[in-house]
Amino acid sequence: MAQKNVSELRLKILSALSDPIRLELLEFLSGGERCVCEILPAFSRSQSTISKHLNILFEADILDRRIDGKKTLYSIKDPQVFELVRLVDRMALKQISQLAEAGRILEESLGIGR
Amino acid sequence: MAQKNVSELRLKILSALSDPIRLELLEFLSGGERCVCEILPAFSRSQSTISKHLNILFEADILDRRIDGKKTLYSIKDPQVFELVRLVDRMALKQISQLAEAGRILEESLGIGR
DNA sequence: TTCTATTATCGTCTTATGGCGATAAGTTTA
DNA sequence: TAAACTTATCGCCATAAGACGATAATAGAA
Repeated sequence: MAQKNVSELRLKILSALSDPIRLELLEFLSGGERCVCEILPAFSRSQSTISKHLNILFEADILDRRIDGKKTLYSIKDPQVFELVRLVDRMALKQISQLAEAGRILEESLGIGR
Repeated sequence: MAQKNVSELRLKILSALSDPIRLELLEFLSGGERCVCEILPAFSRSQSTISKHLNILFEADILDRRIDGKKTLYSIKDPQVFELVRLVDRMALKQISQLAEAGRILEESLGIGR
């Protein structure tokens, strides 16, 4: 409805993922479908805050949502999101190892004895 | 220095990518190393704005930077970033086709003659 | 129906982000 | 050295985003 082209959706997905709490929510839901009442105690944020974050992930089509009685159940809609996160992690790890390598070389150039 | 663990770097990378101009900058630089003076005319933003965006991508270790005379040349440091963007695009396309499919079914249920 | 449980939404506040013009800093040219 | 170029940074403003408590909405229990 609101969004149409790939660029907008792409941006919406990436924006949804650029928040630490929402990344944690994904990890939490990797264990399977959970109701909000199960999610809440795992996060040190207010109910309204968590609800909003869940909705952002839902709007980005990353999460699915269904209502069962008085509970709302959230689950991963597109598991490809984990490939994405893993790919980002690989990039991050590469950066860390490069830093470590640079440190090793610097150390060496300063002499092994310190 | 400032950042240490994977979570922080991961977030920094994703945040860097959650902006339309920065995504365009990546596409632009996919053609190879470019100086800021070449980048500027391709974007309808002020020089200070572009400079800031380039720096955000640099800080996220996505871009490389080198100075040559009075010019600063930017280039893609980690080409894996394109795999990432392509993966997001695939997710976005999936969403679009699902929407189209839903529309088709709805149309059908309303009768072909309209 | 009334009470409780669960979750979404509203209003508000604070902070972060993006945008710009002006200025600074560094480099080459004159 | 002065002038011109190129790019980064600063200060400021407007808007977006995140957080929270309060309230609304809905479903099941009493």
